[in-house]
Amino acid sequence: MVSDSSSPIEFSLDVKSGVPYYKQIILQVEMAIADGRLTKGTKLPTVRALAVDLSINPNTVARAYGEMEIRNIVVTQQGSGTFISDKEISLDAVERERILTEITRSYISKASSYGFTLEELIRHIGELGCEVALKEDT
Amino acid sequence: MVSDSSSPIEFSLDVKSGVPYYKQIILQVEMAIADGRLTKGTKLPTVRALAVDLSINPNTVARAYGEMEIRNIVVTQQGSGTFISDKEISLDAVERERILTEITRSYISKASSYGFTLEELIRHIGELGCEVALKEDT
DNA sequence: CACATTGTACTAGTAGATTAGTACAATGTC
DNA sequence: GACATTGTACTAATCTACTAGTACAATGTG
Repeated sequence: MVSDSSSPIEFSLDVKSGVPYYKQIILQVEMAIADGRLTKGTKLPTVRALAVDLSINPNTVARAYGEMEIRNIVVTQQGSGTFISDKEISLDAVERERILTEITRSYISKASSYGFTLEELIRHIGELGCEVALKEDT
Repeated sequence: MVSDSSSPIEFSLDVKSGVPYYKQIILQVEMAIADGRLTKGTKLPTVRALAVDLSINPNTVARAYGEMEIRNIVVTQQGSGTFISDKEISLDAVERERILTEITRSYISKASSYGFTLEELIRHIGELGCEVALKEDT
């Protein structure tokens, strides 16, 4: 049974970037959600289909999908496929706070090692936030 | 010839943290600078002395010192030792801006993937910033 | 139930990061 | 100049992240 074989979005991999394939997949899904190209309930390509399309191993795609499911970005169901999560991120308040503290502390630590001040950080977040474009990750 | 064997600050390693030893050393120096325990020109423990103190290999300490020298946090001189840098971080304005943009964009990207808002980020930085006590010696 | 389609589990190979072992080079002190 | 003290260079062992190979399990469809 051949359903719609066209992917909801175009995936691509930058081999030379040094960024792991599975992270690149996650990032592209996140960006597509952020700018509206992917909406709630949309079905992602199957593990095998995307693996063939990108010429990588199915497990690598599965890993990307798996991590996104942990973050409640997608929902997976055997036999059906992987879909953009219907519900909003459902982290409870405690877990949410813990994660935010963790990544923020990491950010401040790195920034301070370069000698940046708090004022600079907050100013920059304000400026970059206006772009809303979520481009890179490390 | 035994000079003053007391270290300017106390170093310690968390073996279970998963954070590389050399990074822990760097972080502890950065924190000490941030809260004033280490000041410009202060001599750090010698590579060997700190290695013995922490029961690790001298090269691991050397790597920490080496990375800090690249960031202009410290200055090393063979025969003399390693000292907290006299001069301020000497990144030119352009490079400085580029680095701040890079790490900030990465932070916003990661945070947004968890659904955090800009307001939450800025609020958190304000709160955590007080703990970390960033250096404000502009 | 039969079979295709979907995600998953398990293992192994590869590459890079981290740390240690050992020896060397540069500098300071007398 | 002799010698101790300092950082450094080079190699190897070890560990972990990442990816692939292969086979399996769960679900949907007729």
